[in-house]
Amino acid sequence: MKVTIHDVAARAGVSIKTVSRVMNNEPSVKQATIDKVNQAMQELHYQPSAAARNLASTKSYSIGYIYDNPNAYYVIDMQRGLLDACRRHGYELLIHPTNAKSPGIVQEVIDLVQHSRLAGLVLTPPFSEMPEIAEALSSINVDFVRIISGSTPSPKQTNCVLVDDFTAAFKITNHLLELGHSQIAFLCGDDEHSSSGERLAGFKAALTKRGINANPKFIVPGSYSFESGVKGATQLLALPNKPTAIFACNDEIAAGALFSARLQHIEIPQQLSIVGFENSPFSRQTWPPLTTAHQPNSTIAQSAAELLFKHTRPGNHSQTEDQPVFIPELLVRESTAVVASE
Amino acid sequence: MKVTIHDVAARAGVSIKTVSRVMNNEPSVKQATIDKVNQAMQELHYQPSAAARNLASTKSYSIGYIYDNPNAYYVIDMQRGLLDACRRHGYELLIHPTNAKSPGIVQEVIDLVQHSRLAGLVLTPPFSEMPEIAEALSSINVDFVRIISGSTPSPKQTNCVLVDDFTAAFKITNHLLELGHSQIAFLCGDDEHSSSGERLAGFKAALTKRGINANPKFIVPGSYSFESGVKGATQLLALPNKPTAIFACNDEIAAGALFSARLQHIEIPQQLSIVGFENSPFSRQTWPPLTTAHQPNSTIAQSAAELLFKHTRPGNHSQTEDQPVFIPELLVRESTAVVASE
DNA sequence: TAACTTTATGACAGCGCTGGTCATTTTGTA
DNA sequence: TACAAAATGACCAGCGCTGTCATAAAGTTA
Repeated sequence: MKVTIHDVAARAGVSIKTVSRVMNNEPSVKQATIDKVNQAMQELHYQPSAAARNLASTKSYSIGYIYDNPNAYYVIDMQRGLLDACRRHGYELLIHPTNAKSPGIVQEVIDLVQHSRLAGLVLTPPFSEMPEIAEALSSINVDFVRIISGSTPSPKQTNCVLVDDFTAAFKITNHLLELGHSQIAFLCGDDEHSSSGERLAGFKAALTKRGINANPKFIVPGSYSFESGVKGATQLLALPNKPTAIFACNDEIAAGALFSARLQHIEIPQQLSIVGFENSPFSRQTWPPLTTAHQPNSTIAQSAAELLFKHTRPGNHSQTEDQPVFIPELLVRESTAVVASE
Repeated sequence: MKVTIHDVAARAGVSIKTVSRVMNNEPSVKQATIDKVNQAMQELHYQPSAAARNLASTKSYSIGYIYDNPNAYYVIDMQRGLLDACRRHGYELLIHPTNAKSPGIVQEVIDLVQHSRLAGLVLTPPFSEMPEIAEALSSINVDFVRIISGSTPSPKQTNCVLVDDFTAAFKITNHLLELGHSQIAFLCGDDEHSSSGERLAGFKAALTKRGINANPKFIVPGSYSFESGVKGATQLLALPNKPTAIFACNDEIAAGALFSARLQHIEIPQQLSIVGFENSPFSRQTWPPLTTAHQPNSTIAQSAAELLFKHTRPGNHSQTEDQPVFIPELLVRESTAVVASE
């Protein structure tokens, strides 16, 4: 019923020791043998027992994902990606929702790692942007991978997966520019999230490239929430010279903006184009559906986990700076249109 | 650094087996010995190794949560509740997102349980409403707890946590009735989800009690989505004699209804009252915020986990039918008001 | 108080795997 | 063909705990 290392060994016609060698990428195993073993593992649906491995080995076979993100869709997507990667590599995933702002958070993370003997940690915002967490983890010698907003791999930070918000925002803005818009406003997300800053920078860069000066009144601070979108848009639409397009820093803000516009009987997209960011379910639950940037969160998470395994695994110290960069893709739906000729 | 059962045994002056007995509440241990051991455990900050226990024991110290629910907020809330309960009882939680409609789903669940040696499973809709899953689990003798919609504990189903949608819907409808509404429409969720049926039944019961016949045209089939709400409300508001209030089967539908109403320049709540169900973040991300029923998902999840532990743990076979029932509570916000006098 | 039952405790094997040490076989190379 | 190097296996201990069974302590009865 339950398939163990012995079953695999028997099936592949090798000793359990060799199966173990294959599983752990140990040197001195012929490729042919590796293949045989892998095939046997597949045929038997073998999954090594994490319990036994954790117990027997000095290494650990579980990774942790700590999060504190109000966006449930994001978290679920991340989990799914991590889970997939873990399954493939025979790791366990420990999820740990917590409060990033709690005073004892650093100690809490350390306790978690030590008590659960974690091989490593995957960090998303806000944790990935908290230097004290990174320091604490480094000091106790625990591997971790951070998913952060950024465009250029930095050689000293090899443990990052980058999401290129800058370039994505640049592209979105270009989409708007190509539709003839020049009066484009930007609704910011939370200051603390670097993603908001990156997106704003991409936005500005696109404008600048076309020789357009960003109107300071068109850049509205805010936070990643529906309410913020309502407020920001209301403010913008009260301006004597309104923008013809609004770039909202995420879909929730965009939904809020959409809402505000409709309240004022402004037709979307005929009189005003609105774009979001993230391709969250929100962006489909508005009318019209939002043009947005698709962030492949599940894939990003997988990539982060793989990176972590690579660090953790003894064999694979390939020293090459593999720092994946993901660029969210423009997804044109019905909330954007050619600028209205006045 | 790491304290094991041997350290505790040495400290308490007993054998490791006795320590094990104390940990597992096994009978035949003198109270004096129990105290000694407990004290030693405390002094040493002893934490048993889940890995070793899982490996050595026929019982397991992990439970699983399988889900396939498009509502990420629901899933996250559930996870949090389960996690809390697990932490308190020294269990691990294994999360397993999957596709309920996949043809091999039963086998997949069985594989999961057998391979990960789970002590039990927590099932939420749709899994909790799939008889084939329950049968398969029973046949391989695995404990599980189902969270289902229902109001009356049934003596033959001891492994259920009930969410009393009927009563909650009854109360919501009463709220509307007390505001003077009599022309109330109902937007259904998916047929397959029993929650939709239960809520509709509660709705009808409340009307009947007031001597009101539910207008068949006011009961609109649909699904748990924004789009469905838009469609249903649009249809209702085109009727010659419109309803003065709409009971949407969940917040998403309600948000859709709200949206549709606003498109038609109908003032909420002055001209039309709308209620949702669930108290999801959606209900706060509309304007006006929705009157809804609050479902304490985290608490429900905890309760389900506790029930599972009770079943699993050898000592506690209290045979009493402890079948928790949760009644979502009415949460009045700004989307409902006294019926307009015509 | 002996004989016996019940209760409390310990000795020991083993869960599935890793890590080490050697011995042995297979392969590649001079 | 001889020899070094690479590939594999056999075997053992042990990770921290539980299950089984044997044994010791305590309680009961006549």
